[in-house]
Amino acid sequence: MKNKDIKILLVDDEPDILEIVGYNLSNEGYHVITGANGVEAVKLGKKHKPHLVILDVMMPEMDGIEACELLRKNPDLSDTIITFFTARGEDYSQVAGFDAGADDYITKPIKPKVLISKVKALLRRLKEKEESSEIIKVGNIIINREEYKIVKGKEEIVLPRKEFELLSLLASKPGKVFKREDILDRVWGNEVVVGGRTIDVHIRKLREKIGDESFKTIKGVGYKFVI
Amino acid sequence: MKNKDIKILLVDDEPDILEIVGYNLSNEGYHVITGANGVEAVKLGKKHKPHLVILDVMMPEMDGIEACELLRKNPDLSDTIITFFTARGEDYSQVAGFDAGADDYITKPIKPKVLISKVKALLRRLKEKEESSEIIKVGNIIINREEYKIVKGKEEIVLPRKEFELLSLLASKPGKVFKREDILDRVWGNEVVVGGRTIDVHIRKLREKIGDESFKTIKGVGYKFVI
DNA sequence: TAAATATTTAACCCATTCTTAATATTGATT
DNA sequence: AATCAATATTAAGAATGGGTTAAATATTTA
Repeated sequence: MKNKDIKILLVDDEPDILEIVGYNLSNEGYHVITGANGVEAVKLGKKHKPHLVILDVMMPEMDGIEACELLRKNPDLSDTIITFFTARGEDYSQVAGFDAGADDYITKPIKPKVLISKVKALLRRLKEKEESSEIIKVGNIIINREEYKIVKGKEEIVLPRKEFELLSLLASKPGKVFKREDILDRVWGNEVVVGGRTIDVHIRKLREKIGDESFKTIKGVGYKFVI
Repeated sequence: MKNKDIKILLVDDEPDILEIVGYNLSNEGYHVITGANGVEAVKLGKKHKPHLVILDVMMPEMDGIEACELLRKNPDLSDTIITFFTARGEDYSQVAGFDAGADDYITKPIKPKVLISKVKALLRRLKEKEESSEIIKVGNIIINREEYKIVKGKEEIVLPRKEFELLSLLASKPGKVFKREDILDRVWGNEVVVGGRTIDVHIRKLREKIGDESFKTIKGVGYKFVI
C-alpha cells in the first residue's frame, strides 16, 4: 500500500494546527482529511474510512473522547487506529481516551519529524496485522510456527517440540516423501545421533493426535503427509 | 533500512585498528567513516550524522570521553548510538563514558565475529527505538513505555525494570512465542550472561503480578503472552 | 551510608518430553 | 506361502527443561 492510498483523518479546532500538521503529513504523501470538531470527525470517519485518526481532545461541539467512542462503534472502522492529540500534562485525557477505545496518544507540541515517525510507527502496526507470518495451512489443519500452535478444524492441539517440528516439516510439502535421514537432519539436527526407532515413535504420537490417515509410510524410504 | 544506508563512524588513533575493524564493518555492507582522534570525531559526526559511533577512549588531541560529550550536545545526533572502544581493564573509562552519554562499550581486543554481532545488536536497539510506539495495549492491559507505567483494568501496577521490559517484549506481539535466547538478547542484551533460571524467576514475578493465565510456556522454546 | 528494592544465583523438585529396547506386525520379494 | 528386513507398538527409564524458593549480590533511594 502506497502512502497515497493511506487516509489520515486529522481533527483539531485550531486552524493553525490543521494547517501545519496537515501540511507535514501531506508532504509525506499521505491522503489527509481534516475536520474541526467531534461532529465532523464522526461524519468524516464514516464517509472516508480512514486508516488513522488523529483526534484533538479539547474541541467545541463534541470533544475527542466522545467522538472516539462513536467512531469505535462503527464496524467499518474496527481496524482504524485512533490516536489522541493532547497537550502535555493533560493526563486525564489519556486514561479516558483508552477507555474510549483509543490506541495511542500524541502530545502537543510535537516536532514535524517526530510526528512523522510516530505516524509511521502507528501505520506499521496496521501493516503488521495484515501481513500473515509463518503459517502453514493444509486441509483443515493450520500450523502457526510463530505461535507454536496447531489448529485442526475448531480444536487447538498442543504438541511438544519434536512432534511440532516433525509435523511442520512433513506438512510443509504435503505429498512429498521425506526420507528418514532427511527428517533426522532437519528435525534432530545432523550432529545428534538417535536410535533408528525414534522417528517411528514420534510419527505414532502424531498419528494419535492428528489422525492416522494423514501420515503415510513409504517402506524403505520415509514418510509423507497427505491431506 | 539497508546496511548500505547505515553509517558507522569509527574513531581510533591506531591505523591498524581502523584498518581491521573498518574492513570487517565494510564487509558487512555498512558505510564506514573513520577518524583518528576526538577532534575529527566531532567534525565527522556533525558532517555525516552517523547512526553509530565507535569511539576509542585514549586518543591524542581530544579523548573519546570529551568527544562523546560534544557529540551528544548536537541535537541532530540525539538518536545516534555512541559506544566506546576500550582496552579490557580500563574500567574507569566505562564509568566516565556513561557519564559522558555513551550507550555501551566494546572491549578490545575483539574478534571480528563478535564485533559484528555486537554492532548488529546496537543497531537493533536503534531500530527498536524508531519503531516502537510507546504504548502497547493488549486485552485490558495498557503498557506505557514512555512513562514506564502499567495499567491493568483500573489499577496501576508498578514493575521493576527487568520485569517491565520482559512484559513489554512479550506483550508487543501477543501470541508470538519468544525464544529464550531472543528474550535474553532483547531484555538482557547479548553481552550479558545470566544463569539459566533468571528468565523463569522474572516470569514467575510477572505471573504473580499480572496473572498466571497470561503467560504460556512452550517447553524447549520460550514463552508467549496471551490475552 | 544505610536501608530498601531489584536482580541473580543456586539448589532442589517435578513434569514433560524424548529415547530406548523389546516385541509384534507388516509387506515386499522370492 | 515363507522369509526377512523394515516399521509399529508399547512401556519404561533417561534426559531435559521449567518451577519454585531462599539466599546472595547489586543497585537504587532516602
